[in-house]
Amino acid sequence: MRFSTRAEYGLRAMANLAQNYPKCISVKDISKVEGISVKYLERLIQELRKNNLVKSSKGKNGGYTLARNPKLLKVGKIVETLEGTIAPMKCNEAHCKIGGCSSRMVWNKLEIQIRKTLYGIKLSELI
Amino acid sequence: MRFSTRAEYGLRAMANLAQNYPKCISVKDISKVEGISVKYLERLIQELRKNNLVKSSKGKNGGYTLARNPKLLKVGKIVETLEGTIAPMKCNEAHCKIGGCSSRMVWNKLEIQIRKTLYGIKLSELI
DNA sequence: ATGAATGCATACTAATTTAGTAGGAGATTA
DNA sequence: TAATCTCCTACTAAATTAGTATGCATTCAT
Repeated sequence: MRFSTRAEYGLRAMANLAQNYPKCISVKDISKVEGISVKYLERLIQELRKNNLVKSSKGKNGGYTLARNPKLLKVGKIVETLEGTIAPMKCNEAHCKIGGCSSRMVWNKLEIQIRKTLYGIKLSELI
Repeated sequence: MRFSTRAEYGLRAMANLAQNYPKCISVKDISKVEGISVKYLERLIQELRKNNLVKSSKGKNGGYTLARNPKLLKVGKIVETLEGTIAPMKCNEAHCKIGGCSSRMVWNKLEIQIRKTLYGIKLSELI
């Protein structure tokens, strides 16, 4: 397996918010529907907020909503935010840097394809 | 990051064998050139052998060589052998099975693209 | 005002996976 | 027969991922 549950949980949460857009939904509600630990999901959504993918409203009856229309949000951006990077391999050895790395071309090609695929899917397509 | 060093080391080792094809090369020699722990690489190559990607010859002056011409070996097969699977996400929760998984489509699309990309590269292209 | 519900922040722990080590039996060649 | 390999299994260390715990700050409804 390659991507962790961070991307999976995050995508599901975002799809949930997309369905309710532009209504405000609490983490508690999302975690109940999606079957994800509240506290864990809370942290993931924080990261999405800090990257301006969702907006929050505090206090009672507070919660989250998408920062913009789900048609304008790309799955690639969500995955990249939660996983940190989208590159399939971190080639940072000296060996690679000096060009002696035969596998580099593979990971480069692959990263381009992964980006193209994930950024080609809108969040709105998940509902 | 998504793929582990297993795929990386394995690919580099295979590229090395491709360069020397059809000569027999020892693990020790490969690990020296590629800067990989002998014992770790040994185990990776064992997996490649059990999947008929390389052939071994035992004893002194023994070593490994590709099971067939590098033009006939696909990078995808090597990666899949070492990483166990090429799927970007393991969706085995009940949640997903009953079709309630909004993210499933993403991982399906992505897996298809990854396969297409990696199986579209021949080992011979790495040298 | 006050209490309940919610976001926000940080630190800690548990579980899993990845990477690497150790030791040795068996095969082959010079 | 000694050196050099593959082959096999078990163990350990390091890193990452997943999840928990605790509590403050903010907001709404009453």
